[in-house]
Amino acid sequence: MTPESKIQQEIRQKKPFASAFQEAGIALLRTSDQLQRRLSAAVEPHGITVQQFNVLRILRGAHPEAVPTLEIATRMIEQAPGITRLLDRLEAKKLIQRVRCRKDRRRVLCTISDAGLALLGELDQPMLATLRDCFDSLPEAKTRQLIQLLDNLREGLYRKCPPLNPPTQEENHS
Amino acid sequence: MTPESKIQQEIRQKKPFASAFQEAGIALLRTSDQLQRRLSAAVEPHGITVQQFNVLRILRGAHPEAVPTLEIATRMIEQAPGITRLLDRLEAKKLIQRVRCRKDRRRVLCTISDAGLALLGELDQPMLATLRDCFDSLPEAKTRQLIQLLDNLREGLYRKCPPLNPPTQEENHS
DNA sequence: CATCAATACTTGACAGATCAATTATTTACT
DNA sequence: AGTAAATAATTGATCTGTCAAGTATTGATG
Repeated sequence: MTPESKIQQEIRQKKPFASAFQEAGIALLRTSDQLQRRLSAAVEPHGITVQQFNVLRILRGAHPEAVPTLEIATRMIEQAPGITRLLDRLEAKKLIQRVRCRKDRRRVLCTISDAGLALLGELDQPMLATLRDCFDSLPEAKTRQLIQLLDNLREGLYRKCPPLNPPTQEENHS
Repeated sequence: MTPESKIQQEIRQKKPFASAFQEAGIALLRTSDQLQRRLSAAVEPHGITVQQFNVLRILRGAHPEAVPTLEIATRMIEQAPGITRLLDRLEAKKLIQRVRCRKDRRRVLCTISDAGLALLGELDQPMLATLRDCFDSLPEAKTRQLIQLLDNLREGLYRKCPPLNPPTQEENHS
C-alpha cells in the first residue's frame, strides 16, 4: 500500500514505471506545466503571457540598448519560433518599439517602451513572490541540487541536438 | 570568468540570479521545454502530438474498459482544459471511439480503437528510446534524486492550489 | 415530484504556436 | 562589378490552447 510513486498516483497510472527515466520525464513535464500555470496566473491579469513577460525582461536587461529580433529569440527561456508575431502583439500593446537597423537593414531593433518598463515595474514583485512561493517547500540546498541535475540533463540533451543559442556576434547600433 | 550558471549562459543573461529559486524556475521551464520538443519530434511524424499520445496511452491502460472524458483530463500529465477538442481530433483520425454512457447520459465514454492501438505499437519503442536518450547523461541515482526533488516541489505547489485530480469515483460501465 | 444545484461535457470566439515558403539585404567569391 | 549563398525577418496556412458561456442530465431537497 506504499504510494510507490507520486506521479503514478497523480496521473492514476496502474502499472509502476519500468525505469527511472520514464518517471523522471513525466515528473519533469508535469512539474513544469504546473509552475507555468502559476506564473501565467500572475501575469495574465495584466494582459500579457509568460513568454511576453520574458521578452520584456530581456529588453529591459538591454535597455536603453535595442535588441534585434532573432537575438531575442535566442535568449528566450522557451523556444519561440513565432517570435515575430510575439513582438507584433507587444508592439500592438505599445509595450515595445521596433525600428529597422540602419547599419544592417535586414535587422529590426526592439526596445522596451516606458509603458513596458512601467508594466514590468508592477509585475516584478508579484512574479518574484509567486516563484518564491512555488519553491518554498524546497530548501535552498535542494533547490541548488535541482538546478545542477537540470543543468546536467540539458547538457545531455544539447549533445544530441543543440538549442538555437549560437554565441552572440558583434554589437548593434541603431 | 567561471561560468557561474549554465542557464545564465544559455539565455545570455548579464546579471547573476539573485536567488536559487529564480534560477531553478528558469532551469525547470527551459529543460522541460527542450524535453517536450524532443518528444514532439518523435511523435509528430506519425501525425499526433505529445498530448494526443498521452491520451492514447491512458486509454490503452484502461483497454478494453472505456474512460469518460473528464477522467481522461484528470489523468493527463499536462492539464488540458481543451480535452473535448483533443478527443475530437483523435476521433477524427479514427484513433479512438466515443459513445454516450447509458447509465449516466451526461458522460461520454472513450475507447482506443484498433488503429489507435496499432499506432501506439509503432510509437512505443521510439518514444522510450527518445526518453532514454534524453536521460542518458544522467546516471540512475541522479535520476531518482531528480524525481524526488520534483515530487517535493509539486507537493509544495499543490498545498497552495491543488491540481484537478480529485480521487476517482466509482467504476463505469457502458 | 418539482425545483435547484451540481455534474459532464460542448461550443464559440479568439489568442497563440508551428512550419514552410517568401522577401529584403548583406556577405563572399569569382 | 555580378552572382550565389547566407542572414534576418515576415507572412500564410493551419493547428492547438484557453476561457467563458451554454446544454443536457442527474442528484438532492423540501
